[in-house]
Amino acid sequence: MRILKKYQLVADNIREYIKDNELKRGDKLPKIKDLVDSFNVSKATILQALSLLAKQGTVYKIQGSGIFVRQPADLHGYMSLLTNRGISGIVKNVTSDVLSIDELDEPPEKVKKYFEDEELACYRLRRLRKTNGKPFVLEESYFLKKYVPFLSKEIAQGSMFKYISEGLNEEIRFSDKFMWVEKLSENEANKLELKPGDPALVVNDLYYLGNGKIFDVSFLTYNYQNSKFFDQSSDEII
Amino acid sequence: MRILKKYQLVADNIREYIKDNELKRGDKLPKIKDLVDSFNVSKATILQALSLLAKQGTVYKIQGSGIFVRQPADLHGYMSLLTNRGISGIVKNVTSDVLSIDELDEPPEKVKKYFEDEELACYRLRRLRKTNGKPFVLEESYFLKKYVPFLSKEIAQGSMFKYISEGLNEEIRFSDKFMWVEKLSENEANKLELKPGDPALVVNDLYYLGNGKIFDVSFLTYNYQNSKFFDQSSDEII
DNA sequence: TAGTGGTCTAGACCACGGG
DNA sequence: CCGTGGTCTAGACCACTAG
Repeated sequence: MRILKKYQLVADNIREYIKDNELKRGDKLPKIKDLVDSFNVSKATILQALSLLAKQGTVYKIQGSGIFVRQPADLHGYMSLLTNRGISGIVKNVTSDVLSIDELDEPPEKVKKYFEDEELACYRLRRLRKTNGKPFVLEESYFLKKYVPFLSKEIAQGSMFKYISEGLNEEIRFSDKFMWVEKLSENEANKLELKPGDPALVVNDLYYLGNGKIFDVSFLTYNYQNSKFFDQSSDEII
Repeated sequence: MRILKKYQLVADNIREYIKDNELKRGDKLPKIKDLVDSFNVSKATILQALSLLAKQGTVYKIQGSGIFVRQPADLHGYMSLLTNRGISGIVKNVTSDVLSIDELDEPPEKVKKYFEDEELACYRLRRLRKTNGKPFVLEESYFLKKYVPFLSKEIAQGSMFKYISEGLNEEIRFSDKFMWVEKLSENEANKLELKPGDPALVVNDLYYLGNGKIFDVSFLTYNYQNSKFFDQSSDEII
């Protein structure tokens, strides 16, 4: 278990404070000076904690006025595009049908171009993920063997993110997402229990490790009937 | 013209440095100590600049190792979900057909629920936006008159974001986005020059001002044939 | 014009990566 | 072990909001 930094502890405590006092969007938090005094830390540490909370969409600050709760609007049923924790943390009762696990000497071009000049041997994992028994995403993932040296059907039935971070002790640091909308092929439609030509959101994810290398390229084809997404932008962005 | 903070200047300079030296993804930047010396600022200022660049997906840091370029992958034709600057800054040759401008005493329920207990009088603006003459998004926007007191066809033909930030001198601070995929209605399909039942990505945007209030609720229906999106997550997110 | 957040400094010490 | 980034402090001064 990693030990938390002071500013992470402060951030957690502020989150608790919001929950305990049932603060809603627009409600005011104590001023920085008070936070400094009550947590017995320096102003910079409080600012770091608040900055973290702002990035996560929890609070916003108005200079000269105060710090306010940025209540996430009603997010029921929406999947966050912000988090890098996979789907399991957001959607309930996720199960996975493992369609295939293949070992490839090198991935197809659409994936290879991202791995650059690495050792290219990889796993290809195809899954159909369901929530409450209803298929909601068809998944095709490529994992570099260099970083994911072992993969089995049993592992793939669970959360790959948990496996990677806990089982392999690799840290997923950030991701690039490319998204577009297309019509389902017959094969895809069958798996998702939809009709060919029905709409689908396709998300092409590139996942980066702590060393800055891409280790996982995935293509997710979502069932349009039970997939909604949200994205909270914070300020200071460009 | 707003004067830039020191850390913003440093961030701009580092961005320049990357460009001038043609640094690619994975290339190393000078170490913090060197940046401190060459910019003649304190370490905290450098960190603030780097943190800004990290949020924007430009660099990433590895403790104990260095600071590296996080080259945005090939983003040609992709629209960022990160920025709050509207579409004009990303897509080229944007023109807008203004379909209608209506003044409403109060917006429909799907919008009203976000405005809460404000003065509800608002403009409803419907536009068809085109790039190089090809329709790519159908837009329905609601602006609270309290913050956007005047709107004309001439204004609506240009960038609403420019009008709001420059003409009205209001600052757009952050946004919530809700996204889903659906089939086009006949009316929508006609406007987008597609067929009824064709796929569409719908984005419901809530835009917040510097005072934390929602002033604009928009529904954007994208033409699936010429709309691709990307989203770069930075680390430290949840 | 008082109050609150924002920027910036100088420096101490910690924690991780890689030879 | 050395070099690098990460955390944290104490305090000065700036900039914006709101009554």
